Amino acid sequence: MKDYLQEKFEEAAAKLDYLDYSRVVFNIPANPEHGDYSTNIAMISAKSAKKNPRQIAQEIIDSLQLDEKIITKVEIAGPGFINFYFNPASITSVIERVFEQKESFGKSKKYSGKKAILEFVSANPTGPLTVGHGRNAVIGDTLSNMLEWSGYEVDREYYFNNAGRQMRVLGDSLRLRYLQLFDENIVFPEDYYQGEYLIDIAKSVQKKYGDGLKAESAEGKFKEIAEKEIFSDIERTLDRIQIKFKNFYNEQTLYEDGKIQAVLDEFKSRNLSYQQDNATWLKLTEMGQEVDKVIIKSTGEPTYRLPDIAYHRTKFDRGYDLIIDLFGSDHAATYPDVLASIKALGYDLDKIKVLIHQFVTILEKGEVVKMSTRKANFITLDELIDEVGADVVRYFFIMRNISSHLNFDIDIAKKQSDENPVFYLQYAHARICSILRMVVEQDLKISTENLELLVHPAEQNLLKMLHQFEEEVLSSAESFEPQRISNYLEELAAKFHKFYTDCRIMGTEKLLAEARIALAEATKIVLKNGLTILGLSAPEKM
RNA sequence: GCGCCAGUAGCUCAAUGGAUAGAGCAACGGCCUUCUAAGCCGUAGGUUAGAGGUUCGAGUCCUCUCUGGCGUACCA
Repeated sequence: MKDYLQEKFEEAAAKLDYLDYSRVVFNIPANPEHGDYSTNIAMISAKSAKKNPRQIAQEIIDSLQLDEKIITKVEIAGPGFINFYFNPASITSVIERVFEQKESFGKSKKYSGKKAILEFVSANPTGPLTVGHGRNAVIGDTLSNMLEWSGYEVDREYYFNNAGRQMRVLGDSLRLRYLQLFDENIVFPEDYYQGEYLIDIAKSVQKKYGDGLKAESAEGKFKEIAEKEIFSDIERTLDRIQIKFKNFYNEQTLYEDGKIQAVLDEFKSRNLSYQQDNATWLKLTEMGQEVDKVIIKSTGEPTYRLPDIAYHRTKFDRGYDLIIDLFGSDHAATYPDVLASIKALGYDLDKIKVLIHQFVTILEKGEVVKMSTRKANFITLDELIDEVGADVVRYFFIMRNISSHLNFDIDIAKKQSDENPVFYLQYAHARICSILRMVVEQDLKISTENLELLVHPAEQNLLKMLHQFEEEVLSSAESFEPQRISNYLEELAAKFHKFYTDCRIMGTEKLLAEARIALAEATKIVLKNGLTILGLSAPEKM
């Protein structure tokens, strides 16, 4: 529908010099009395054309060569809106397109041939993933799916820091937990990792090595084991919500292959770093930032900033067309330094897009639960999946705008999981499957022969929703807004449920019944495709 | 103090600068002898935190104020 209008306007723009095609936008009026699509281009053009908007609207309409079989009515309304009314019979063509493309319906080739990298989760292996990581994980994976549907080839990447103080403390925490198994009097410092999971790992170490590691240092075996065990736990959790990474990129390799040193050398040769108080500082103030920051501490150990810069540089060097970083607002302060540094090293920042999502606030028994991995008073993503299931977890985390805080009330999630909107979508899919099973029994078939019979308002509204799917997927991907997909699907499901109620199949005249079955089948395909983008299952029975 | 994000119905949230601000939950009232009632229909609920400004037109953009979250390290 929209493509048709765009095509016609492009032709008209060639004839009217003040009509700027790039500014033409169509939207679907909230009020159906204002047509199927409307545009405000006449009002926008009024100033530069120095004409009355309604007069411009009339000139535009006159130069559009519209097919009456497709568009039945065009009107000028209000201050200068142009409203278009589509022929109900022409709208049904979407069903045939859905049947041709099936599970590919909604995919775009707009960005095919382009490569993207999306870095997300990137939690350091110091403990199980928290609910906060869960939001990041689900947003990142869903965005990746959306970009893939837009034509991109997407590499999902997980970066983690495994060299440095934090990991040393982790290794030592495990060492002490291990020693406590032999001597209860060993003191466990308050600022060490308090979580139960380290006690579990300590026990498995004891099982495997007995007391053979009593003299082992924190930096060696213990750090290695802690990292390995915690990581396999993280991967298991991600797997439960259908998330798989292509790469796990670790900080250590940046040291091993000299990338850290290379960046350091380059800062030095470009005169972007200096020594002070026994530390190496980066001249961020010369790169437009507020203050200079330390990249190598007086202890000789780099701060996280340096490997972060070296890591980001690899993303540029690896030749991606689009680089996306996704992280929580607690890291919002770190990326400007990294970007400024990358730019100072001569890279073009146009390719990179940094997305920040706000925090998840956990409410339990009406109280806000403050969480910290160190203090181990967090709710793990695993526990959440146990409580409400993978589909609900995934849906919950993307149904809100990423820049809004997300309130997650554990009690409501448990108690009302049956009323979660995800079931509303899945129920629509299951209902259609049920209809299609019935169709076989009733000796009816799916037919696209008489689609013009679909003129009932409930049928027409559903058809229009199907039309919107492709552009919704594409524009959601382009604006990096996963929640728009869920909003769309809720609306699609609502239109289907209305159709189901108003337009029965059994007991209806055969030709109309078969056209309705075709509409139901097409809706099923679109729902399934949408659920697939969100990483949700599409059950055939509920 | 400074920076980023937010503030919309009782609650959780929608709304590419467009026409009368919409859903779900909660409340109340209807609809199953026919394809899944996890559904549909209806009632009620609003000064879009507040004050200015920009324009044909503002929940949306700009400025200020208030409230909340997150930052503001030689932690990551």
